[in-house]
Amino acid sequence: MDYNFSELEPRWQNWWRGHGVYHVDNASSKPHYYVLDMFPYPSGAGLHVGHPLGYIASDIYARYKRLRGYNVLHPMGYDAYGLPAEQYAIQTGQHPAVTTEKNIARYREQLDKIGFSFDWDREVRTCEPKYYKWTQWTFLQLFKHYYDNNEGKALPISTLEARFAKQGSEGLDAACTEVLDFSAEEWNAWNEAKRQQVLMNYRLAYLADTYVNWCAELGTVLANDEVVGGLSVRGGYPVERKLMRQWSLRISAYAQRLVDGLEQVDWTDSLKEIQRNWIGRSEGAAVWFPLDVKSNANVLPGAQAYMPQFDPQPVPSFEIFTTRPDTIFGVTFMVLCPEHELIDSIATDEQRQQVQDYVTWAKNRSERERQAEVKKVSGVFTGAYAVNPLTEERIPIWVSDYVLAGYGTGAIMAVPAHDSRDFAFARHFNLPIRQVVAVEKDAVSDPATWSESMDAKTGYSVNSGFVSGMKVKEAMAAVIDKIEEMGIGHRTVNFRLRDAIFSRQRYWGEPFPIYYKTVDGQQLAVSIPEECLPLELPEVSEFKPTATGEPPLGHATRWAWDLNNRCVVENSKIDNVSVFPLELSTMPGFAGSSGYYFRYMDPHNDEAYFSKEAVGYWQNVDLYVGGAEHGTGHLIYARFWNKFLYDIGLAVKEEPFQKLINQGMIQGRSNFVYRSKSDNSLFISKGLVKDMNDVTPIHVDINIVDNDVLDLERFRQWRPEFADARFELEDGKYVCGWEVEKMSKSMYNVQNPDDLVARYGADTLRLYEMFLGPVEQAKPWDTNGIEGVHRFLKKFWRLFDNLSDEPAAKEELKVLHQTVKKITDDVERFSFNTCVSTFMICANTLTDIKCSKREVLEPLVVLIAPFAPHIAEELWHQLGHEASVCDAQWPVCDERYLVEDTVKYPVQFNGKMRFTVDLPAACTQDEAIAAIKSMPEGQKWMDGKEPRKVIFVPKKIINIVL
RNA sequence: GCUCUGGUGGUGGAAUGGUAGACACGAGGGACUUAAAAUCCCUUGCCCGCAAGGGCGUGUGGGUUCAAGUCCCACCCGGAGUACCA
Repeated sequence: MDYNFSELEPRWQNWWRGHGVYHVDNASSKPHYYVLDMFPYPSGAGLHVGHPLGYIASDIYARYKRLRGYNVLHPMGYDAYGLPAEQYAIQTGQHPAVTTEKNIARYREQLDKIGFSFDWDREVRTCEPKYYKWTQWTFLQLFKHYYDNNEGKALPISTLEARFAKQGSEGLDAACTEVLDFSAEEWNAWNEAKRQQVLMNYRLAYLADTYVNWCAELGTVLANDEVVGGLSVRGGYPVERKLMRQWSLRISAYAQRLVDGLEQVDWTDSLKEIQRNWIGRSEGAAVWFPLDVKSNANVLPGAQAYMPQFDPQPVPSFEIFTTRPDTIFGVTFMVLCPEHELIDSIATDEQRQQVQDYVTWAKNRSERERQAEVKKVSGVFTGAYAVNPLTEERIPIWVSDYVLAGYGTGAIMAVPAHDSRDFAFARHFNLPIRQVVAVEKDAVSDPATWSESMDAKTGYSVNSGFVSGMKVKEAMAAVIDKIEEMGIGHRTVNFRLRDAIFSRQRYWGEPFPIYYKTVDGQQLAVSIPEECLPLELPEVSEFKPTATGEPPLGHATRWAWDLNNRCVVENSKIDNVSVFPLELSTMPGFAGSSGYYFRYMDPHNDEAYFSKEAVGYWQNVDLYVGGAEHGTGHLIYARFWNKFLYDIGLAVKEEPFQKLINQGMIQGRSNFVYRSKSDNSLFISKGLVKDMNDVTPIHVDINIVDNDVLDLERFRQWRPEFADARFELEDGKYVCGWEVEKMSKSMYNVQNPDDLVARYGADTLRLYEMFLGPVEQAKPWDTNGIEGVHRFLKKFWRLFDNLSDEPAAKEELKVLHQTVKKITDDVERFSFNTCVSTFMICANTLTDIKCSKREVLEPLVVLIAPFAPHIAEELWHQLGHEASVCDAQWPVCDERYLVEDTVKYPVQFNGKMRFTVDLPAACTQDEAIAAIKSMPEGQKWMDGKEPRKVIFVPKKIINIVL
């Protein structure tokens, strides 16, 4: 009987479905294992062969773990909210829900054909109310908590209120937008509006005026990881900085824990590094620089607030952050960012106009312009001076946009000799440069002769007062000690990680469970009761922003909260007494995807996000498979989300994803035809093209090319303009050129898995995707090799033709057990490509020795089941089993069968391999040397000499040094 | 620029300090067949040689080692991330 994959694959898929083979229970006496694939966004284009790569790898591992006796959770669902469906809605009027539903159906159809072991009973979709109820719920918890730095965790806002009523802000160390200082009396005297405003300063989900990445084309703000090089990741539209009132998540409160947590997880170093860079922890010092009062007479009165510590003799001053406190003796100017609040008050009359012009110019510059012109130095002198607190020198204060408002304090001490940016600035404006660090204590040179600054954190301090002669590290510590002693600064840590902007001016996302109440002339954000969740997304007439520039939810006519009836009502009922307007923004894409792995544990729970029992059993994700492109987005947000849920007692593990494997990107392999430039209908086969300048390479659909040979007929039919194509052939064939490029429609190199499943079957596709190379490595997709894998399956199938129940010979069992050992080892280290090779070697050997013994073949069926589940299930049943092969037992390698009587030793002379010799396994070094000496080849290479040294590694190698 | 990766036949890749190129694809030759498909067998890193045999070979140059694709140092090239983060 032939291997009829197109018949047996759908048959077993149905059987699995009918028998609930992939249904997973939370209660089990078995050990648990959670395998997760990154949440897919169901795009309209469907799956191409790159998408299932990770799913196949995780499926193999999940099935393997199951065979080893684990209860394996392996779910799948959809990150269904997102921009593409909404953009499509704006263009066509088609409701995003409809598009999304259609795309999901297509995805599911494609996934089903590949034979994954997903438990579809646990499917979640972020756009479904029963799912986003818990996204909204988590948002409310964030809204109702603050981060206490002393406790190192999130605490309820009510704790904070109680504290304020009792002792004000005294002794509070909490993550906040702005450090506030008030007493209990003040707090108790404030009205509700003021108190709420203060509380907002501490909430983990908070509303604030922040500079955001505004994308006019998309009509929404974007998070930092959604912008690359000043352009939106989705669509590539320009992004500008804009001050807007937005919801943000105080992820920065968790920055240190996000760095620390990386130590506990089993991720690749490169991914951990991406996260560390993104979080950007740097140690240094915060130092207050007093203003030179004499030269800044106009700032005196109001400026005291900048330096409360200087009481009782207030000196106006401003705070800077530096990672190089040791270089403080080399400061020759100060720089403020254009947004700095001090600028207005310190600019002198002579400089005022210039400064204002510069600030205006800088603020209006788009983010893209600014980034594109990084090398271009710009700035202006304020006319004001600061005083170096250690040298009491007068230092000019400049404004420049190379200092960023969002990092540190938006002000720096410039040390041009030891910072490349300060160096460029100093050179451009002719400011002095002073060397304060040298490689050796006396290696001082004139900075005027330098071509670049000396940024290295090594060497010795020079020209630096009391730290001169110290090593850089010592000098850093000494300067900080001094500054702390003087009370003008302190050791501190800064993070690059910014709070995540959480509002999107879009329709297709989770609504915020927030309404706005006007109290004492102020709009206060108030949460709707948790029991009223989910707050469902309303219908709108249009998906575009409103005429007044409000987000699409502004079109909703029924989008107001009725406080008394606890429900959504018509906007016309808004009276600001008991009916209030609801928030018009929606949540971003990462809202729904940050905690989805929890929901899979308990997907139908309406009482809780997930039950204590469920999370107690599954704990966290043991293995997470997905792309490294989520390193700065999803993987940070999810870790933050998880840590917060841990703090409030829901999650039981601090880190959500214990082990993570990045699947490499599958690149496309494009094919080209070469059209003659002199004859527009003539196409020249690749080998006949003499000069590439005479021809135009044209992308040709890889589906009409086989092994780089063009199907001429299908090419003529492909597009009307090629109908009359003529060809110059080599050996009667048209050979195409090829190149590795991104897989994309426009390059006609997209390979869709359905075609391959139809042609070769799902098992072949699964094996081939693995055979291509290491999972984590990027590689081009090339269908050319798929035949070999398909041939292997046919060969494997044929082994069962003359199945025999006779006991297997020792040699046959050896083949089996070698295979068991190698496959087990390789699966454990996720080396699936070598597994496929091992199966091939095994099938080749068994075919050669004509082995068709049940004793050998039956365990092989189990071994291959994770890789090629359909053929395995079929053969398993042919072998007489009634239950699924999924619940078989993983074979165990019996080392007894692997014991060799003789070993083929490679013999090296001076480290060069010359010949091999068969020796008994128990052979000693002396016996081996004697044997070699007795061989003609041995004598030839010994050349009459005695070995000076012999390295004898039992069962490995013999090396004779002459 | 910085950080992380990777560099092995015509191609994808294998080799956890111990015979470099497993396993496949492709290519060439052959068997079976009226023919095709399917299947099977042989050859296939490069150079010298009829052969036996030998030399050279894992981006480049050094080093450690009895032994290096693998470890160390420097450099070159490709890919990814990030980008005025003080």
